[in-house]
Amino acid sequence: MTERRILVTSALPYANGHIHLGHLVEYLQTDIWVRFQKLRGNRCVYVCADDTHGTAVMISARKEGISEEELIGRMQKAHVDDFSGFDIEFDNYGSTHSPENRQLCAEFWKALRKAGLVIEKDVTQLFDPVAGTFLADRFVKGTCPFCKAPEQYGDSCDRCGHTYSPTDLIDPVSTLSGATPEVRSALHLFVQIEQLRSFLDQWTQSGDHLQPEVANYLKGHFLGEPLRDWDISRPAPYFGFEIPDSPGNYWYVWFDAPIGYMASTLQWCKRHGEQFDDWWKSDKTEIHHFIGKDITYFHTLFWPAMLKTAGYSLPKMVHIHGFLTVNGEKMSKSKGTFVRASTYLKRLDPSYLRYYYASKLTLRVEDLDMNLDEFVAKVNADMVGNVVNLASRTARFAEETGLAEAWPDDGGLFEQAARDGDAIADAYEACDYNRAMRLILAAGDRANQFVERAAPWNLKKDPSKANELRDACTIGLNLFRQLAVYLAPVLPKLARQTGELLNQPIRHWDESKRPLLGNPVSRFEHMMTRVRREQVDAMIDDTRDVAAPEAEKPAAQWMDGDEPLQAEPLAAQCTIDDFAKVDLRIARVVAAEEVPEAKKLLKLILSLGGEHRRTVFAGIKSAYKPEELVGRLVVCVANLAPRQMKFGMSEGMVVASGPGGSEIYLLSPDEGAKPGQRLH
RNA sequence: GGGCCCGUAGCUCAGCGGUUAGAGCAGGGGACUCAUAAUCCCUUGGUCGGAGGUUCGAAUCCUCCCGGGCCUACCA
Repeated sequence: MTERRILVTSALPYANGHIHLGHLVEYLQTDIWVRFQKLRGNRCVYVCADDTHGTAVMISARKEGISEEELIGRMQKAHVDDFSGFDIEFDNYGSTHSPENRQLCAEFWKALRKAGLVIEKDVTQLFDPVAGTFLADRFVKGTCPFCKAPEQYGDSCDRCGHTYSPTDLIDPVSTLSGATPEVRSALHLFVQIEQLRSFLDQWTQSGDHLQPEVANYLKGHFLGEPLRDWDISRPAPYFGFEIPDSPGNYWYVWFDAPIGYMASTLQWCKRHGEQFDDWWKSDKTEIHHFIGKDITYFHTLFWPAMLKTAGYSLPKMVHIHGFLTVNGEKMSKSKGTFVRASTYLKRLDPSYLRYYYASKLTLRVEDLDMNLDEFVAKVNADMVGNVVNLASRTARFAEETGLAEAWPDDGGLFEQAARDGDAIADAYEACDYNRAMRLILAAGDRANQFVERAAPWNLKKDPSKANELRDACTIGLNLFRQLAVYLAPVLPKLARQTGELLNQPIRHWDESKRPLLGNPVSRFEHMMTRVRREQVDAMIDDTRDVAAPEAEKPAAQWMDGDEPLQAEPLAAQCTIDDFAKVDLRIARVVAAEEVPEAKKLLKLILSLGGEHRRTVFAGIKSAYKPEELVGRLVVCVANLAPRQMKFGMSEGMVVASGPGGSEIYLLSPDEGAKPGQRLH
């Protein structure tokens, strides 16, 4: 096989937060692929970096009263420690805040200008006069101009779903300072990627650069209409690189982040005396990006457009994975499932997670569920019970004699497993690790059956069967070693231990093809201990503690976290008169029915007492069934302007709390309240 | 409303046009006792979401429907 030259990247983790189990899906998926390529004898370089720029980092640094550089330096160290704790091995780990990145950004910029893709437009945005900065949509909150729901972000209302501009918000407030923002306009620079549409059509829809569902997604969503101009500048103050020919403006973080892949490569080249262009401007190099589905659009439209314009190689493949869920739900801080990498490492062996993720990863873009019971069961059954047990039950019978000099008759077992290697390699290559693991475990089953039949523990009892005993162990240990080779990308530690056990390091995939003969066998030591459910529970408990540090003493006994408040900071102060404008009334639900065509809505008939009825459409379908509502009391905003909806006129709203989905909680009055009573 | 993905044994999934539909885990019975309560053998369990169609033949292809998820959308 001719040696391939492969450059691999994982998405750059943002410097504003710690690595958690969700991130690790990607870094482990990538690391396994890279280790596989290296084991196959390919030239493979794995680069990554911290993504450091943007408003969020700037704000965090301000809050802590330190410089951005200090903040990102500290975080980079934490990231690097977390990665190495999980045996994730980069050839270079850089930062987007590096001279190399600045230099490459300038080069890309020049190319975009030269290609006539850059235009200028005025953008009107809200500006925080106290913080002295323009406000991204999510840094502004206010009342929805359509439904009057308070506390809505600047881009859309999560109550009525309307989208709008932050400047349309009623009584907007900056979440940074609490100040009332001003409307200001500033010049922004845009890239007209529509000019590259024929190229993007062709690149995304042919050549197998993307998983089919991703190509379809792009075709249906973005490529189905004119591509919008991409706003790639931000006015000062902004933590990033100032645009050389546009003083006071900075490149938007998503401009310099992917270029960070190249900057990291450049650093690696400098250290190893390599030519940068051999990696980014050569047909002989395959570039593979691994990313999560949330950033598909940057990597499959903007990034190829930028590379094309600047004359660099396009990715051979963008591998996209789904998100991590835990026990079937989104990771949650309050449930303790938002586990940081460092918290995991305090309680559990990284090998467990490496294997577990590998066993769950397919080439699809679907979410990966980490079921904690399954995690324990799978690791114990597959790794300890099946694979490692093979060595454990044969090695100690071979310590004295070592391996036989000639390969005994094994009924074709070794040969079969050697042939399986091709299918396993294909599965790794395609990122179908689930398939690879199943094939490996099937080989493990066959090997265990062999040991069972050969029964070295019986042969041991009869001195005249010493040769048979040695042959049986030679076969058993070689079958085990094949598994260790196949698992080496996933479990580098196991490969290392196997090398020590049999006094022959595992360096190449093809070592699975030839049995090891005549080697001494070292004293057997446990290679992987069983996971206990208590360890997992302890990790979850640790996470809860981190997420909800003890608040004030009086409140501590209730264990309430402050996530909801964090998620939705307090609104600007208002007066009693402001409050009085809103007429809240007790109402009884006298009828409730589904609106079949609506995804979120239930149609409610509310009674305010007597003949006073209101029809209200409430976005609570995901949390309540009509029948459980009829008869109960709710709180209704009674003087809300009626609103024409697709399904009819809505004459008020019922109040509820919660983030949405199944977590919506209607308010009820205490016993004795009567419909029509006003809330004061 | 539009797009995409998924719906196969209690659970997690494989099979994606061709012998009586498979694996692991869980359940039941037995064996072994070398091994980290590991291993091995036997076994229970499925109208392959539903209905049509194409075909000599469909879990596998097509259409429609139902259910779940994700994305998208000015349906308080």
